[in-house]
Amino acid sequence: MVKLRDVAYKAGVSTATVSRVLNNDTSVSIETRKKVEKVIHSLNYIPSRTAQRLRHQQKKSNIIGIVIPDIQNPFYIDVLQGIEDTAYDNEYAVLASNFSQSEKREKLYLDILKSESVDGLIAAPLDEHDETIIELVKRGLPIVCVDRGLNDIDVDAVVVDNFKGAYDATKLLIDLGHRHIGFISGLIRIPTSRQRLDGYKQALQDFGIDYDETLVKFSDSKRDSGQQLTKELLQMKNPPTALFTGNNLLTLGAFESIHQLNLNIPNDIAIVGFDDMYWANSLNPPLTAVSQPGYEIGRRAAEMLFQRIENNDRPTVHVVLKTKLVIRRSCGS
Amino acid sequence: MVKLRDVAYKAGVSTATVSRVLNNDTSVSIETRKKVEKVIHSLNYIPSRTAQRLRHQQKKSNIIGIVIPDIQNPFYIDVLQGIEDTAYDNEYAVLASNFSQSEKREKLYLDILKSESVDGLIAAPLDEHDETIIELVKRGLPIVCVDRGLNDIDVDAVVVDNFKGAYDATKLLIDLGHRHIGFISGLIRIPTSRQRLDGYKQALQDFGIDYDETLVKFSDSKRDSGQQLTKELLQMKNPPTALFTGNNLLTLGAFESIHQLNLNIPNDIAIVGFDDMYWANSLNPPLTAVSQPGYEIGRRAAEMLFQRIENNDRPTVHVVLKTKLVIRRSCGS
DNA sequence: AATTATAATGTAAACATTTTCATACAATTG
DNA sequence: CAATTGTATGAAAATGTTTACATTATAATT
Repeated sequence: MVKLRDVAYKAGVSTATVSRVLNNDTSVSIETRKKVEKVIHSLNYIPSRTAQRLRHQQKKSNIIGIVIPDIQNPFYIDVLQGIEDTAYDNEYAVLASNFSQSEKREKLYLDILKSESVDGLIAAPLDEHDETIIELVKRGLPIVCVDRGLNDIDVDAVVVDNFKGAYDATKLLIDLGHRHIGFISGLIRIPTSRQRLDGYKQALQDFGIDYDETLVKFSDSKRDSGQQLTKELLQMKNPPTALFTGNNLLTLGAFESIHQLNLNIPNDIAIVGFDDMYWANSLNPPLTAVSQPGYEIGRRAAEMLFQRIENNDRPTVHVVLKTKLVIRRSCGS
Repeated sequence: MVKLRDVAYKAGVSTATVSRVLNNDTSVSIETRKKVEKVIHSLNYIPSRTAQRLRHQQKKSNIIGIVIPDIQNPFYIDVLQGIEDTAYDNEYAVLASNFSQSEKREKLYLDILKSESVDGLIAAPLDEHDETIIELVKRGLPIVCVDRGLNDIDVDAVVVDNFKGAYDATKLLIDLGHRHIGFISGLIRIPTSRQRLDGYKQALQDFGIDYDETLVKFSDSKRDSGQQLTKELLQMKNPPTALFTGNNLLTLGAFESIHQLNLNIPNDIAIVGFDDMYWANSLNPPLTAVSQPGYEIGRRAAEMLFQRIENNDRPTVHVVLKTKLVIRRSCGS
């Protein structure tokens, strides 16, 4: 690695002068400046940001870290895109990491992120008690939570009204005449999964339908289990006439399963899924879905993070965004 | 800011000892360790990452940078997942950045990555002459190209046989009796787009079909233009009976368009798309696609990068992986 | 008792910059 | 001509760690 000293040596000046050239200090003669710049170029020299940061210690790195549960999930892609666009507008780069819902992987990443001196972090905590993230908040690292908040500590968060979203979806199916509605839940450890389950239950209750626990399946939020559990539901002696899936991967798994069994959506089984996708229209049939504003979540979170980086003392903010029920053919209209 | 020296002073030991406690060095007596830990706690001391990094300059940062054209494209997600899993196995973290096919954004990211001492880089160059990346290769940064290589310099690359993939797809449609086959190309600046176009042309020629340039549309690789251009093709006086789309976003756009026009796939128009997607089975109808091994591309690229980080002098390697034609209903079988 | 090995700690030099202060020289002033 | 001012540069200190090497104290061996 070529360093400032090398440049100074080759240019026959002191390190101070090179530094002055780099920082556009006025008190360098034009000839010296030109000479130094030439050497900088010829050696392909790039200043070390680490050393710069150490020297005057509060120079920003202009990097923010993102810790995302699952990059295969289009919803998080939207969030990421929102963050990324906003970051770009603010001259930040994004250190994104996908920890595939794995606690160990999350730890590794956060360890590395810690030592990378990111200016801030946008994270979806594993659950409301995620210790690794709580520790980082305590240390004073600017953090904004997305999708899920933290219980034991005051922290910025951008979330969605999952309860309402699930309630609306279930109510739609009830309004369409269904009384036997299956639900495939995501990882129950995750707060959003619980809120969606609660919304489902509440809707049933409000319309006088008894909660039937055989109709509710708990998954690891992944597509394969969506497929498996849908199959199990459909092969019951008294299968549900409608299905509400807890996230988009589960929805895709359910579609797969239903097509394999040669059943018709919505005639044999109606479907509403949590999470819309931009190609939902091209599915067979087009999917009725609870749409989360993923891009908006990302954008808001990034904005809040940049504010907090500027001023870490401002009071914490919780933003709750609304979901929207997008009705297409899979629910039978 | 309380620093290591403060801790040392208050605990009555040297800075070296404090550092040893911090880094779990064995050669510290239990009493000293306890004493120091107590002081660390009482002072709420946090080591400066910047200083640590400066000190460790010559060590690896255990971060690799990824520069990806488009995070909305499921193919790149697969590549990224392959990279990420492999990186995790090798205790690396991934600094991913999506530059949305924008040259300016690519520059910003590479600037930041350069000065942030990543150990290596996996990049999909903008085109074969991508200067920013060539410069980095020249500087000696370990780099592996994915999806597209570089012309003017010797560099590791993992690519796919795009020509063969496109040829196979076109041949399939010809074998099914089509003579009037439309093609929507991705950004023609990108080498893969040109190779796919060439494969398409070659197949036509081999089967004695004249190349009709009105049937070929050039796009910016995005979904919206897939939709727009499909519409244009279908509204010709003599529209194609089959369509070959140059990437998955274009395919989804085409589906959207065809459904809007209330046409039937494959009866009104047969479709084969470049790029498979894991939910291709749930599309209406299930998509016939040229499947690229995205995950494998990522895995191989990461492995090659780690090798190169270990030994930057090994000869460069070009890996060309095969595509696979996955036949489903959209081509009419 | 003298030597040697072992364990615990300390000293000081790196790491790559920026910046304060000092210096050398030229130009201006009284 | 001496004194002052201004301009361009350099020497060296400082930023907060880690670590190679040196030192001391203690235990084990001869």
